[in-house]
Amino acid sequence: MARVRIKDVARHAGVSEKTVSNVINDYVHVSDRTRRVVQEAIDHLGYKVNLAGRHLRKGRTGIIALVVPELDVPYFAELARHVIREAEQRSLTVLIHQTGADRDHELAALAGFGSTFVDGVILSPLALTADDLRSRTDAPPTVLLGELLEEGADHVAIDNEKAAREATEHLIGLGRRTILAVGGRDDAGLGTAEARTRGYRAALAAAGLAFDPAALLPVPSFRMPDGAEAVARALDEGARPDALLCLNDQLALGALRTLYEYGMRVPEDVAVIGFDDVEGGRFSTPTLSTVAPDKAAVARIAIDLLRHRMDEAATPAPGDTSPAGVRSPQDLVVAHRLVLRESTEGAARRSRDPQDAERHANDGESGN
Amino acid sequence: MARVRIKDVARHAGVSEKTVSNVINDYVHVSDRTRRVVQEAIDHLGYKVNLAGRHLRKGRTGIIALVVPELDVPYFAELARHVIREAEQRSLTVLIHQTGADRDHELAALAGFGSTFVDGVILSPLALTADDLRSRTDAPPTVLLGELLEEGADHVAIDNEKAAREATEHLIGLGRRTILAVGGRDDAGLGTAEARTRGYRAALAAAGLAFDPAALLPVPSFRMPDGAEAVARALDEGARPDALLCLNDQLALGALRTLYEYGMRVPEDVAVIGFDDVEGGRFSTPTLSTVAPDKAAVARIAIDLLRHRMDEAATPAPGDTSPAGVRSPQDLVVAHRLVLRESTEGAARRSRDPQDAERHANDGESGN
DNA sequence: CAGCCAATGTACATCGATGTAAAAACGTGC
DNA sequence: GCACGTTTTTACATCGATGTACATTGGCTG
Repeated sequence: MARVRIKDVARHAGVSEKTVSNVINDYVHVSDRTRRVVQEAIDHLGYKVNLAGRHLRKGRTGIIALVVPELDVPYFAELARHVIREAEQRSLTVLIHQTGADRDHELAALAGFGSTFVDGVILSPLALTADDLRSRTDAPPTVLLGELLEEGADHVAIDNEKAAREATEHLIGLGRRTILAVGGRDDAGLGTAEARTRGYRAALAAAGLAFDPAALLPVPSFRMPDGAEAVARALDEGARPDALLCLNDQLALGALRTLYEYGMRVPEDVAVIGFDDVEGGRFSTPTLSTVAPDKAAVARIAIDLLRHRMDEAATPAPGDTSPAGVRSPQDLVVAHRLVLRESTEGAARRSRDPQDAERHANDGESGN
Repeated sequence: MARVRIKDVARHAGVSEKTVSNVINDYVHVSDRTRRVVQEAIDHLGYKVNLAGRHLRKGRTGIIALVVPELDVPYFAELARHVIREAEQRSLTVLIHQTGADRDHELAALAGFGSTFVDGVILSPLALTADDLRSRTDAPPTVLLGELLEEGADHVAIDNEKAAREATEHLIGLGRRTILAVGGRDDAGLGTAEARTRGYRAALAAAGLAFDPAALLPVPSFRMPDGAEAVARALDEGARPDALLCLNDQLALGALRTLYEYGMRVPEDVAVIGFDDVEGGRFSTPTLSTVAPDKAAVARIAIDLLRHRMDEAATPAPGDTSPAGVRSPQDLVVAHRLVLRESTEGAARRSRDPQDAERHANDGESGN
């Protein structure tokens, strides 16, 4: 039961502790015979590396933190899956933290959890301010996702403004004229919602459509209930939209439900489009058109950026205090594409896929 | 930039390293004046505890692992949220790991990730066998969720057999007679699916309905696409069910989509019920009846069980080798309840909620 | 076979925090 | 003012793995 240490393995194999360490770490200059003997001792005794010792010595843990507002928001869960996968390929372990959109939690994450056991942080901030970010000191290497708070940190996201503009133009192209932005908000500021709102307004302006501030439906959070409630409230107040630009798929799925309850057909009466391309939108009724970010790319790039910073941090700059060799903050844009499904295209377009068409013909037949 | 150590703080404050340590750890016998001086030095230098050192000395990390098959399965994401919350209240940090239902990954998790940096593991196994579990040696304290693989480990779950039986009885109570079990499988074995299948069969038997092996629709995984495909295949092969017992909500949501595409009305033609009560089922069209486990309770109990084991492990039993004082494996059952929504009850029942009723009347009017 | 280089292996110090044991400081009662 | 019991503080060893610097071995050249 007593824990097996390198010392025990060394004794058992009749070699020094360092040699055991060399075997474990795949050091080149170890003869095959020695390696074999040591390996047998390791297997025999059931030795496992003690991370505490290694960490203390190496100053690295191999653990990075992924910090998201809520794990049960599918977008973040799907993103987490990709991040974990990418990290694993680089022998990094991912510690997931959820902040509940709480500023204190996010600050703690920025500071490396008040201690020193994550080598880096991938943070999807919601409540942080640019000042928070700027005033952080000796924080671990950090990559921001989604919101670009300020220029001081590496950042990965899609071009939210352009994406929102394209989505809105798609709705306009369908002949829609009264388009509500669910989750939209005052477009000053650097957040994702603000950027998407800007794109929405840009598309309206380009099409010569008037912008009505009341068309922005603010929401407390980006989840289904909020989307459902916001749209219900707007309809109750007399709004008669012919399209909804929902700033994420959860809001859109909630909105679909409300439209159904109000007896409004999608997309005939109201076209709906979202952001994120979560799985739920591929199986909803109707299926949901959406802006699909390349999540795998977001994950991959975030990890790469982080690794670069981690390497920088590990190599004490030759000039010491001089910031030479430190790369300036990167701001990378990931591709997105419009995925058009029933909630804007209707059932007709689905005939592209023969199987779907067949099913749908069937559906049309008996679809009350 | 150089890291601040206790030594630096001690020098700055003019005391010994141990005194600084005492201050940090709220040791009682430190004079107020000393404490103040040390605290000032800490603040001044921006000292942060180095977990590596502490971990090495104390042998504990304060980190527990939550190991799930897939994070982007909403049930696990929602569960993770609760676990993280509960753990936080006990000053534990949660490391989430996803196994992709891969046996090797699950084994690695059981072994504490081949190293020693998690104090405990909460594992939701899918691919492990009882043998795997039995043969583990010096693994960290472990609590199993969902599947009871064998008696050797602590375990938390709902009474899956009973829950499935109740859900099936509900369907039978609606007058349904041809009930397919989506995700159902041969009911030998200890897995969740097996237990639910047993409950399904028990309910059929109790109602005097014949069991048709073809009514079990196996699925490769418990996700929406699998539910959609399994049901489509069954329908294509001529099955004409009047109800579906889906072994989780994801399968059910996928099934809803297929039924829609085949023009079958829910619940008029086919009633559908799932398990898990995920958010998506509260906003689907129709909304989804489901077996709702008390997820918060699962999380709370799992953490409590784990903490107990961790404490046991920390206190070297007085008798040393004797297993005295070690609690026998716990097998706890968490409450569940049937949540009935449109997919079995139809719209009528929803009239309990006036607002919903109104909306639905409206809906009936123009619902194509 | 001396001499040299490269390959291999070892002893020891070190990373940072904390437990142990004991010394120093302090206070109290006589 | 002294002995004694607390409280407060300190020096030092220790947790486990690994980097450094050096010792040893073996092979090969001339």
